[in-house]
Amino acid sequence: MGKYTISEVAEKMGVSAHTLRYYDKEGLLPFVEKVNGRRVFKDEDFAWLRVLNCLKKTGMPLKEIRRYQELCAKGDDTLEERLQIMLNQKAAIEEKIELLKLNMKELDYKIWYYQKAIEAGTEKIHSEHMCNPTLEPDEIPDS
Amino acid sequence: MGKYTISEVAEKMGVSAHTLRYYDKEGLLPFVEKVNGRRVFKDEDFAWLRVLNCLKKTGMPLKEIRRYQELCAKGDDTLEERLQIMLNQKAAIEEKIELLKLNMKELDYKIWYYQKAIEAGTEKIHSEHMCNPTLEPDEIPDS
DNA sequence: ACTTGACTTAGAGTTACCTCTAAGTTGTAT
DNA sequence: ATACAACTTAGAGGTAACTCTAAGTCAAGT
Repeated sequence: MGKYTISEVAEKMGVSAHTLRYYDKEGLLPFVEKVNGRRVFKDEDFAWLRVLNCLKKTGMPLKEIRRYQELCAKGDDTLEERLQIMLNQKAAIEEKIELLKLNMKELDYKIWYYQKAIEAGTEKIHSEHMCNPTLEPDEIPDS
Repeated sequence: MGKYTISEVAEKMGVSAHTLRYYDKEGLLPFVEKVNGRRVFKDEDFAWLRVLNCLKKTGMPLKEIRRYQELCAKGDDTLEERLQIMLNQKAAIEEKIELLKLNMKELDYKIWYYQKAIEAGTEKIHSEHMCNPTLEPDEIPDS
């Protein structure tokens, strides 16, 4: 069973050692042992680090992650509560994805808008009175 | 052509008036006129507010949104640059969605894990030596 | 023995994005 | 005329999540 220093873990998880110490201070890594004052990470700790990463990446605040960690530590009595947290998080992700897809549409419109404008050499092509391509610049009404 | 106070706009856009003033201070709303020192929003301002919202919702920092706004103000010379910003943002969103979907899988596993554990009444069902369902509690090796 | 480099701590600083406060002004309703 | 709500400003305060600093400890290599 391997042992790892903080910076080995940091590299593996793609965060800084500073950040891991910060997580530890915030109570997110209560299982980490210390030898001569130094943190020693074990193979089985990576499972939790992966969960931590997953919750963080999906936007859960560190405080809630800590609360989840505390529930895990309490054992079987908290199974339902933990399931609920995961179900909520899944719902939150689904909502996020929907929102991103919706905003993507707006972006796609903008991309089309700029592509057309670049073709025409000017953004004015999109203003109301320019929609008629037969209209020459000097024929465009002032307002 | 309608005119709107800051709090009308705030409600319509789902942000606080405080926040709109902050955006103005940060240079994100350079077009807003003032009458007697008070901001007056016009119908056409909502188009930009929608774009602002879209970029913000998809994670663009306010500074970059401001930069984009400045490019818009400069006119046709910046069309290519603005197209590029939109293309980059689209790519960023796509990456975000992929990442969320990936993390969703981890979450789905956890949901399954807790559902099984709740069925069994204990999380121990998932530990290695419990994978054999014919094994009775008193037959489980100690370590 | 000494240097090197990774580790430790408490705590200060940073960035992004608000969020609020205080003191004052203005427009509208009664 | 007066009250009242909504607006204004500059600037302070807040929160999340780092990020860094200073001063020190420890273990391994030469």
